[in-house]
Amino acid sequence: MKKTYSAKANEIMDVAEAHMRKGGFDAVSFRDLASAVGVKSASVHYHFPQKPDLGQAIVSRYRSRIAETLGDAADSRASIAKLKLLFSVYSTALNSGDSVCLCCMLGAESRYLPTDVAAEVSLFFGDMTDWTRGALQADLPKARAAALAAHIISALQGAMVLSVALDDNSHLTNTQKMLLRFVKSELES
Amino acid sequence: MKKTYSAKANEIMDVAEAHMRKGGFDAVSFRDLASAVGVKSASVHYHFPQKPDLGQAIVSRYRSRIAETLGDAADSRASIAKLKLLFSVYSTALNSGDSVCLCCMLGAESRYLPTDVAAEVSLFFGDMTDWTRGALQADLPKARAAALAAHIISALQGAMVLSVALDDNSHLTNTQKMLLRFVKSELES
DNA sequence: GTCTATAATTTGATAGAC
DNA sequence: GTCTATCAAATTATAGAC
Repeated sequence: MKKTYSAKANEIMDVAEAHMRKGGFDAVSFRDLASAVGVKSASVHYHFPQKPDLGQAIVSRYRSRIAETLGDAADSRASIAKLKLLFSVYSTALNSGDSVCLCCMLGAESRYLPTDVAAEVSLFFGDMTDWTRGALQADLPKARAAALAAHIISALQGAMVLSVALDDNSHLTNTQKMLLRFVKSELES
Repeated sequence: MKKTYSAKANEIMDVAEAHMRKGGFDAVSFRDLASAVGVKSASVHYHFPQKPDLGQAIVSRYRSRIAETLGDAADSRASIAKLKLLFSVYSTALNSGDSVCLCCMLGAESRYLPTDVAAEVSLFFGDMTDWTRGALQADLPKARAAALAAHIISALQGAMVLSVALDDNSHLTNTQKMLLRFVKSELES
């Protein structure tokens, strides 16, 4: 199921992903990508015939990468440890990319996105809420875990927006602290 | 301080704002705006010489409108009542616009925005966190109110992203429920 | 305030040679 | 896989008439 790409294709996706996170889907152009990786725009079209192909590939790869980092939500680790792993994924993304989550950017402009790309973004959020629900499910009723999971993902995404917009990453750490506090109190009740 | 605009200028801003919320800054073009309000693109340039002028005007007007709706955070209403008023602003925005908050969209692409526009977006988030802090300050230590306020705004923004990306507005209501629960527990402690 | 006309640039995409 | 060359369309913006 996990598609593989040539070295050059991956290189193109790297540049495109970084750019898309900062400016959205329309912010990347075939010409800019081409010159960034040292080829001509026609060559980029060879790897990704249409722009939606490129967009979908990037989001799909993004999903796989994060799924790999998170691992199985149903394993034996403690709920709080899993939550902290989730937090670290977001912190790393923000600190290393100086921009919001790829799917936060694309999710916001979902309405004007090619349908395949929007669908893949939707899958991403499904991944994240599912994983988080799985991480909490050992300690909470199923419905409660699901509601809490969706809230956690929402809050993390929003905190990245404020961090970028205000150029102050402490907004992400602040929200993580608040969420941890809230989750702990929920687990006790 | 609050700038006023001609009827036509406001009409242009209405269309541009709706469009920008769904697709970002680059998603609006002078030609599209022009035809939507029944003039030619040169006329749009008459009202807003450069595109950043238009962007800044829209965000500034957005800020005033919300400030007016929220009113004074330091008045005599109860903290929880104020919080619910804040929630209703977000619910209305999502339900009536079928898109994220204007400044969520623009905040995410902050890095690639004209500086005046990015600055105005930054002011918006300042407005929101300040107001919310003010609403909580009667019942909480100042530092605690500030941290909680920033978290609330973050979570609401993120919940709008999930609502749009998953085409399911219950994500916003869910997060509002969670926040209310959390705030109440904080007020009691 | 609005128009016509136009300049200068950028965009996604394709045909066909190597 | 990459190139040259090119197209059709869209973009921001301006000059100048009415």
